[in-house]
Amino acid sequence: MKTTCHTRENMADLLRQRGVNPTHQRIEIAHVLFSHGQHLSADQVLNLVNQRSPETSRATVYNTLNLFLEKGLVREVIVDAGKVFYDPNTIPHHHFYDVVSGKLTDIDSADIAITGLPPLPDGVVTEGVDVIIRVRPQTA
Amino acid sequence: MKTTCHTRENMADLLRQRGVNPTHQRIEIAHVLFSHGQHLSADQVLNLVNQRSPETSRATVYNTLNLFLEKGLVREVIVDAGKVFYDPNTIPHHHFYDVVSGKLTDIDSADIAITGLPPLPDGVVTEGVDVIIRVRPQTA
DNA sequence: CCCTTCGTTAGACAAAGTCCAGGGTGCGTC
DNA sequence: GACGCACCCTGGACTTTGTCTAACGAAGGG
Repeated sequence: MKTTCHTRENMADLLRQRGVNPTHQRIEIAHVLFSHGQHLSADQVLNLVNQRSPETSRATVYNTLNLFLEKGLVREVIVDAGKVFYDPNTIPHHHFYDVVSGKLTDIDSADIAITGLPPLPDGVVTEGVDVIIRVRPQTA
Repeated sequence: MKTTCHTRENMADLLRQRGVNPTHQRIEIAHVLFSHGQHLSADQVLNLVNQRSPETSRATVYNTLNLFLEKGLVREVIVDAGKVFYDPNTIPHHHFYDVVSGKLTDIDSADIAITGLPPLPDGVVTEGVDVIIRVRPQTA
């Protein structure tokens, strides 16, 4: 991810690179995700996309987010029951999750090492490692 | 957890130890959780409890599971959107999660060390660390 | 015996997400 | 230009998971 400027044109290119037909709605959704650079829920994406006039349906938002997921454009971060966030940062990294405020913060995984893991069960391959550190305000 | 035999009497004692009034339904739910010794969803608990005759309501299952959670009798494991499992093993440990079959396997955390973590953000304390290793069958 | 507290229940409700049938739109072919 | 086809979007119905509420019953204390 080298593009610091997330114009709609760049978004279209990005989608094409990943074999996604860059339709108007998909570009808008990608734009919302990447220009915020933050962890958004499907609902937030839906609202943000529809803040500008042209209504995008809920079904399309879900379809598109799943498509992006499949194509490796975004990552899913699951922190709480019924709380899924979509993370435009696809570089492996982990998260702090404030259980009170619901705020999610990235942890760069470059320096992190997990040692002592047992071997994988037979016949499976790793798909990903999620580390979530649940925190809460000290005084609460 | 020393009791290897999860009789209903032991369950009642266990509940009392944690300050939970051991009602019939709560004992049944605890029995299901601990005798299976496995990760169960709320729905599975509901079904298993009602396999025997006396019907227990959905509300009670949810109430009870949340109560157990609060009292530290069980742990919540969140692996997928809308998939919450209740784990009777409250010793800190981590999980393999087979994204295809949905099977959850414990990883003893005794040998595991995570190094290189950045310091916690200001004014927060750790509530827990979840490590989930997502795996999938090799041949898929 | 009344009153209060606690636990349970059924059903209504809410949130998140999926499914489906219908209707564009664009494109290649004739 | 007309047709057929593939793809995409849409609204609405539906499903799943979980919570809320009002009513009821049992236990205990005065």
